[in-house]
Amino acid sequence: MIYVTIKDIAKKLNISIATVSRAFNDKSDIKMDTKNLILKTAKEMGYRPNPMAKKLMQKRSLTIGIVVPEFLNSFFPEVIIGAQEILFEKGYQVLITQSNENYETELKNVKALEDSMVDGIIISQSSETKNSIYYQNLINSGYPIVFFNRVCDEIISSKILFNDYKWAFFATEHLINQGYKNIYHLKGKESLSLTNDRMKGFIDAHTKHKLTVSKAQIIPTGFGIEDGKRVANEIIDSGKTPDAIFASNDPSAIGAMQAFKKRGFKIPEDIAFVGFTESKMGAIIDPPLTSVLQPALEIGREAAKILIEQIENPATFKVQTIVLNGQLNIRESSIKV
Amino acid sequence: MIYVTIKDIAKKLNISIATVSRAFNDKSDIKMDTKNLILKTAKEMGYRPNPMAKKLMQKRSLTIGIVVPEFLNSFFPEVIIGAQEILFEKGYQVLITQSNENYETELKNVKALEDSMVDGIIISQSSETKNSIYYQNLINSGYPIVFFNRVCDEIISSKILFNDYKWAFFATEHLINQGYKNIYHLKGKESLSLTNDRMKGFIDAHTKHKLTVSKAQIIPTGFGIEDGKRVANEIIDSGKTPDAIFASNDPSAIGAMQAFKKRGFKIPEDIAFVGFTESKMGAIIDPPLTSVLQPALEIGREAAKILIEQIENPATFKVQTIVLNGQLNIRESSIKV
DNA sequence: ATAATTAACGGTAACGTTTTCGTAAATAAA
DNA sequence: TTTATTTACGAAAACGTTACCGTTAATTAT
Repeated sequence: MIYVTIKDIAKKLNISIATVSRAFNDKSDIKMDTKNLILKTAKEMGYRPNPMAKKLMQKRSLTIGIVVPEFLNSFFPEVIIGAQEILFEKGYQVLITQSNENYETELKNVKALEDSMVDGIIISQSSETKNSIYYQNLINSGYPIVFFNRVCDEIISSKILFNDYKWAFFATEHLINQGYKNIYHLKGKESLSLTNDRMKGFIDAHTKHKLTVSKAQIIPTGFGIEDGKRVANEIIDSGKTPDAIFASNDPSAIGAMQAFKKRGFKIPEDIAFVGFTESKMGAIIDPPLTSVLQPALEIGREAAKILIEQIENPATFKVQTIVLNGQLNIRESSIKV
Repeated sequence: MIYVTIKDIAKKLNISIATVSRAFNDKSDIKMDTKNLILKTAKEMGYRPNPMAKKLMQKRSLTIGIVVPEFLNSFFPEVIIGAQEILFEKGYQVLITQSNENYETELKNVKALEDSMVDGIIISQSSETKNSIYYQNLINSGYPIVFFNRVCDEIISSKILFNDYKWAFFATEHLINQGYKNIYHLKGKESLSLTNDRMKGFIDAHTKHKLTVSKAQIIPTGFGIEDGKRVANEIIDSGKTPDAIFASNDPSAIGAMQAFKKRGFKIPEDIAFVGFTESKMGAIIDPPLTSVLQPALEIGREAAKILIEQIENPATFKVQTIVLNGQLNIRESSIKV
């Protein structure tokens, strides 16, 4: 492949490369006529600016990195689509990496992104993340990072959050309002703040309605379908089954539903379910699963916007946290018959 | 942020930048001692090679682009994971774009990837793609491209394929073997060769078992859940319902299942279902959906391998087509009771 | 008319690498 | 010993841009 460069254009038009460069960067000190002529001949010659040369000069990669725990469920892909929408518009490229819910992989990804000299990073941490020192150092050294959804409280940085507490509260309250009294909570991975937020919402909804929550009602579970199945079977085996379950996400809720169905329980007659972070699977399972819808696209867009803001105004930029609103999609799995 | 360059290292050690460069590219003409010294001090100084400078010099972006129609279902994300696995290992970065099943967006993405000077492209075409001239030109000009899964027959290029004909044949035969005689096929988008392949498999399985297929049995549907629902309702309204349906993919099968269930049909007693391209949703719906499992990870890996082969041996490389094997996951939705 | 300003462009040095070529010293061959 | 061949390095030219500093010509102000 043979590439046309600004030198070729300059030679052909008998002008300097500086002027050619000016034509493409709408600089002021160039005559309209010459500019048009340059653009026209450039097009004719099939010129395409070399992004690497540009990036080298400007000391910016015009690339941003995204790190997500997984992208097999549709939530993170949606966030990515939202972010790309904004970033492409602003001329940024996007490098997507996934940590596979593994802390070491996550860190490896971040370092690879650093090596690629990305101008900034958007990240949702893996559920295994324990240590935040590396991130804090990075942030302190001025690296633009926006966290979303899965964050550590200790880290001081921009964050796009969902009000997990509030929506867990609403979700639980919905079950209580439906008349369910003995509700279990399938809790997520400890290291994430959203886990505690959702649990706290669960507890406080009980408190508001003058119900007490015993320790046995809150069961550490995890985020996978298999986690839900396992815990559900444990619950059934224990002989003390609740009349409703509020899971910390859809997959664990679905896994639990499947286990209960298999063991002969009717949903929602024998036991009701509410999930979290609306998923396609939840809408399709029988009966359809009540769940909290998170504005995934919006989360991605906001993260991208804030990141760009920080990248382009490093001096004046102030760390900010944005909390987005959701919606409780009530379906058959939690409606008292 | 202040970056350490090879100049800084050279200055500190009182040697030339050429030697420093040699140390990092395991060239032969450098003494072991100096190499080790350079690597050691480089590490101490926190040196990180500037990828843009490297890319500019080598005239390679060390980046490859992936274009997929969507990534909300898990098939394409899995392919991407497989491809990334191989590509990262070889030092390539990956730019992921999605066409949203739109031909214009697809072409826009490809052009954007060209502008980014990606060293090659892995692509699965949108279902709207009609024209292949642009791709053929690109390929003829020597641009390394590997197509997978959704390809146009006319395009001459490397392809990673699934034997859609064969597995559609098997899937249909499975229904026939179960005793279903009046089977409908929900056909995908016309422009894709896999659509015809799957339809042909459907027809030939009938022929083998001395069954005739009338035109009415093959219904142009599309790939979405809504498409499946719509067509299912049309079928029910027509009053002539088949005893089994073979859909061209899982979402359309699931949509149809939901519609039939809603209208009071029992599955598989009243009507059986088989999908295509194994999905999480299919495994979770009630009853679980029989479907053809495509080796998504493997598809991604093979595509990456072939692309790298072409990039790194442009002279000797010969276009190749690889056909991968699948598996029919038989579940309740298609088992005759 | 002269001075001051602006408009429009050219020359050249960056940016941080790799690559090519040249050369002194060290080694091997004669 | 002399000559040929390595070995190990340095100098400088690329790669294709943008950025900076001039300079000339045209315009405006005095």
